Order: sequence, then structure tokens, then C-alpha cells
Amino acid sequence: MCPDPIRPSDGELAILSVLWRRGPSTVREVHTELAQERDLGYTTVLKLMQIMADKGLVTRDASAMTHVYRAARDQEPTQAFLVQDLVRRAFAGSAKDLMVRALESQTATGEELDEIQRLLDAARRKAEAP
Amino acid sequence: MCPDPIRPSDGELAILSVLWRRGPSTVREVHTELAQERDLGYTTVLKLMQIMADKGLVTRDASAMTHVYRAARDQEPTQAFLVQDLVRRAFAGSAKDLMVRALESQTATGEELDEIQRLLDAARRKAEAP
DNA sequence: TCAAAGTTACGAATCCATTCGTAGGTGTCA
DNA sequence: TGACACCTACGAATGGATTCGTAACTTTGA
Repeated sequence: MCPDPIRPSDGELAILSVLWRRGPSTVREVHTELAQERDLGYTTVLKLMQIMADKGLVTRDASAMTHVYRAARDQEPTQAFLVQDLVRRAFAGSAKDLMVRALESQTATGEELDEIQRLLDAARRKAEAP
Repeated sequence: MCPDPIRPSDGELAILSVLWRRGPSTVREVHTELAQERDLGYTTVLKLMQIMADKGLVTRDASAMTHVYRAARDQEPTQAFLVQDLVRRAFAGSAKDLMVRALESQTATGEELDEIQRLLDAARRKAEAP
């Protein structure tokens, strides 16, 4: 479900996001979602999803005429990979610096801050008492 | 110093990182740094830096024969932009979720956790008493 | 039945990042 | 002075992402 992590391109990530949110979907469904954001032809999405199937980023059920696509990678490890990748490329490996930027430039709600606090506590416990 | 933010490519970001760390540098100096990591021709770095100058990502002093390049964007707003970009593309706009992934997948030291705690406190103060 | 709508397959064009070779100019030093 | 090292400029090749048009097939509904 999560083979050799490859950084998905912008278009691929947009499609994966739809599949993660909607679950297994047809090209038509994915295109309908993406077309709300930006102008995009149907066959453009189709072609991209076919390429993604070749790459192994998605699988598809071709038993019916209208194929059903499914993300071949879970969302969480992919997100983790992308964060680590950005940390390495833009933050010299310092995840702390990334969080600094995220906290600075984000107008987080109090609830979100509370949740981050809980995660921080958990990370601290894990760090201090392995 | 930070005009219309454009997402720098991988190569461009690598060069910007060197310029941020070293300050104004020559192509030779940047190439020496980058060549330690991966095999890379001198003219490859030169060409990329020339393109970056055309794009406005760097400026250069051509008064001497050996040109001196300088990052045209500060590091912090560029990092902030990249984080926001990733939040939008891979985390549906939730900076909190990005921080969750960063905390989960990172083996942060106690000191780093303490610093994140301080930043979190500051963000909370700013959120509760604007 | 048969035209319209929907679907996949696929080639091709385009754009961009990346890489490098070559040409030509400039400085250095023996 | 003259060979050598270093510099910039620039064209070109490569590869990948993206986009779309067209062809061919299937389903549907009047």
C-alpha cells in the first residue's frame, strides 16, 4: 500500500487528494471535482490517471466499462514523505524550523493550537521515556 | 526583496539555500558546495544561476569578471511560502495536519520540542489576546 | 434501430527543468 | 609572450509533466 515513496507531481497530488477524500472514483468524478478549481479537459485527467496507474500511484478496476481508480498509497505516509522532503530541501533538515514557519504564517484557531499542544506533549513523552 | 512569490524548482532551491547560508557567492563557490552532494557540472550551475537571474530569483554583480550572485528573496518568507504551498496542495489547507505529520515522523530532540513549545505559547498568546 | 452521449486508448504538441558541450574572452605566471 | 586556467554566454539535447484532439468502442434512450 505504500511502496517506494516517490514525490508525486502537482497534478498527481491533486488527483490523489481527490481519491483520498472521495475514495475509489471514476475519471468523471475526479474531473468534476478538479474542474471546479481550474479549467481542465476531461481527457487530460484521464491521461494523467492512466500514467499514474502505469507508475503504480493508483490502481484501477477495469472490470466495468467505466474504470474505477483507487489511490495506491495511503494519505498519511505520503504526507509524511512530502513534509520530510520539504524539510530536507528547504529547511536543511530541521523539522523544527518548518514548524516555526508554519506557526508564524498561520492564523491557527485556539482549538488547533490545543490539538498541536496535545501532539507536542505526546512527542515529548515519547522522547523522554522511550 | 521578496516580490511575487514563485515556487522555486529543486535546483533553484538548492542554489538559494547555498546563497542564504554563504551570502553573496560566485558560481564557483556555489558549484563547489553543491558538487559535494551530487555530481554536477560547473556550467550546469552557471546556466541555472543565469536563468534564475532572468527570473529575478537572484541578482548579480557583474562589475568584476567573476560575477557575484545574491539571493533576491529572503529565506524566511520563501520558507513560509513553501510551507503554505504544501499545506494547500497536500493538506487541504490545514497547517495543523502538516504539523501533526511533522511531529509524528520526526525524532525531535528535547531541546527542539522545548523551542516548539515556546513558539506554541507565543502563538496562543497572539490568538487569545489580539 | 440508431443517433447521442459517455468512455478508453493513444499520439502528439507544448512547456519547463536540467544538463552539458563548445566557443570565445580574460587573467596569470613562468 | 604564450600556454594554461578560469570565466561567461549560449545553443542544444534530454526527460518529464501537462494538455488536448481524435479515433474507436459501448451504453442509452427516443
